[in-house]
Amino acid sequence: MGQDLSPKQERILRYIDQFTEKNGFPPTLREICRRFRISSTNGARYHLHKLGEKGYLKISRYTSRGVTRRGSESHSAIAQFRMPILGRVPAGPTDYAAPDIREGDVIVDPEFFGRRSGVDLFGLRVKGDSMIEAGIHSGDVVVVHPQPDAHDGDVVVARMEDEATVKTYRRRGNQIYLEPANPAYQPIVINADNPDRENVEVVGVVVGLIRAF
Amino acid sequence: MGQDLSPKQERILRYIDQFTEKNGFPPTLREICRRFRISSTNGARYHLHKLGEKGYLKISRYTSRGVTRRGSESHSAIAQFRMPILGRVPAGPTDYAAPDIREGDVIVDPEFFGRRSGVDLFGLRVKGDSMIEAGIHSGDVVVVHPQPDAHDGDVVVARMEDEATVKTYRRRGNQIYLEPANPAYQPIVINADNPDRENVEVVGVVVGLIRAF
DNA sequence: TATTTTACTGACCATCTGTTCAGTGTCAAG
DNA sequence: CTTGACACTGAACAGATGGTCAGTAAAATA
Repeated sequence: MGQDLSPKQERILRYIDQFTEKNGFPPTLREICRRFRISSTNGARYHLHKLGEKGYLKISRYTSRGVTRRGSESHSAIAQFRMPILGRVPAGPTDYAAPDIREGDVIVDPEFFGRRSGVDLFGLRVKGDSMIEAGIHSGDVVVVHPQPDAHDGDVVVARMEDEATVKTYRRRGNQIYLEPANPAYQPIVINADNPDRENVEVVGVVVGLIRAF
Repeated sequence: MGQDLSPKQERILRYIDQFTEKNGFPPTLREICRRFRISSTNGARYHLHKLGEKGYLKISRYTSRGVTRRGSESHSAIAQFRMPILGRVPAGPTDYAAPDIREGDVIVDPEFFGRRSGVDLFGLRVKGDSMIEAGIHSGDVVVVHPQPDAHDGDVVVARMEDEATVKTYRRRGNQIYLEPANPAYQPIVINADNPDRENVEVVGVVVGLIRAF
C-alpha cells in the first residue's frame, strides 16, 4: 500500500499529518490551497476526496477541519491515552471520575488493546488469585472497557455487593456463569432472566493487562 | 495543580479531551454549547478563555476549532515512549533496530515499569508456555530492559543457540540457573565462571508485561 | 448591606468554511 | 483526431464560526 497515490496526493497527506501534529487540529480546505498554491477550494477538495476514497482520510461532511488521518501506518496519530488506574471498582455506570479511588495514571496504547480510542478505558488493580490460571496475578492492572454486557468467554470485571472480581463470563442457555480461573473458588451463577438477583453486575470487559515486575 | 479549576471548567476540559480523541479535531464553540446546554457562544467562550489564561488550553484567534490542550499533554509527552515489539530476540547487544524482526510498536509508560526513561526498552512477543506459572502466557508481550546480567529472582530473557526463552534467573553459589515456571520443562545451568559455555546469554531483564485479550 | 465576581443570555456581525456547478487546459491512449 | 481521465479555475452560496457588546441574575466577598 502507498503505491496507489500520486506524488501530490502523498505530499498533501504529509502536510495534513504535519499540520495536525503541529497545531492539534487538521487544516481547512483553504489552508491546504495556500500551501500548495491552489487558487480554488475545489482543487484541494478534489484531492481530499480522492484520498478519502482510497481510505487514507476520513472526511466529515459539512465539518470545518473535518479531515483526519485513517489507516495503516497510524504513526503520527496520537495513539496514546492517559488511563486512570483505580484501586477498586467505580460506583456509577461509567462514572470513574471520583478522584478518591484513583491510584494513578498510566499511558497506554488503545490500539494495542484493539480499540481505536481509549477515552473511557480504565485500569483496575487486581487483588487476589481467583484468576491465576488465566495468567492474571494479584497486583496486575487489567485494562477495562466499561459495558454492562459481555460475550461468552470474555474476561469481565463484576461487582458483587461491594467487592470487585475478575471472572470469565460464560453463557449456557439462560444461565450466566462467572467462572474464576482457580479451582479453589466457586463459580457464580446469575439467572439471565433476572440479572439483578444476588446483587451481581458486570462492570466491564477486560481488554488488556499490564504488569510491572 | 488542577485545584484551581471550577467543576464546570474541569468537565469542559474533559469534554475537549474526549472530543479530540474521538474525532481527531477539537470542538467548536457551538458544539461545546450544545453539550453543556449553554445557549450563547459567549458562555462557552467565557470558560475557554478562563482555561486559556490558566494555561490549560491554547486558543488560536479567529480559528475554527482552534482550541487545543496544553499542560497535561506536555506532561504526558515526557512519560510516553514508543517501544518496538520484536518477534524474536535481537542479534546484537542492544541492536534491536533491525526492521525485519520488528513486529510493530506500542506506546508504553516507562514510569509504570519503574524506569525513568524508556529509551532502550523493547517488547518481545512470548511463544510457548515455559513461564505459564509466572503468569506469562504465549502471545504476551514482555517489556525487556537489555542488560547482560541480572539479580537473583529476576525474570530474564535468555538466548540459547538461536532460540529465546523467558526464564527466572537464580544464582546459587557460582552456579546460575535459568528456571522455567512450568514443571514440564527443565532448568538450564550455567557455570558462573564461564558464562559463555553452553552458548547461553542473558539478553535482558523483564520489567513488565502487556497482554491484549 | 453594598460591591464584585461568576456565569451566563441574546442579538448581531464579519468572516470563514465546505459544497456545488460550469468550465478549462494538459496529456496519454485509442 | 477524438476521447477521457486528471487537475484544476472561478464564482457563488448557505450555513457555520469566532468575536463583540450590552445586560442580568445569582453567589461570593467586603
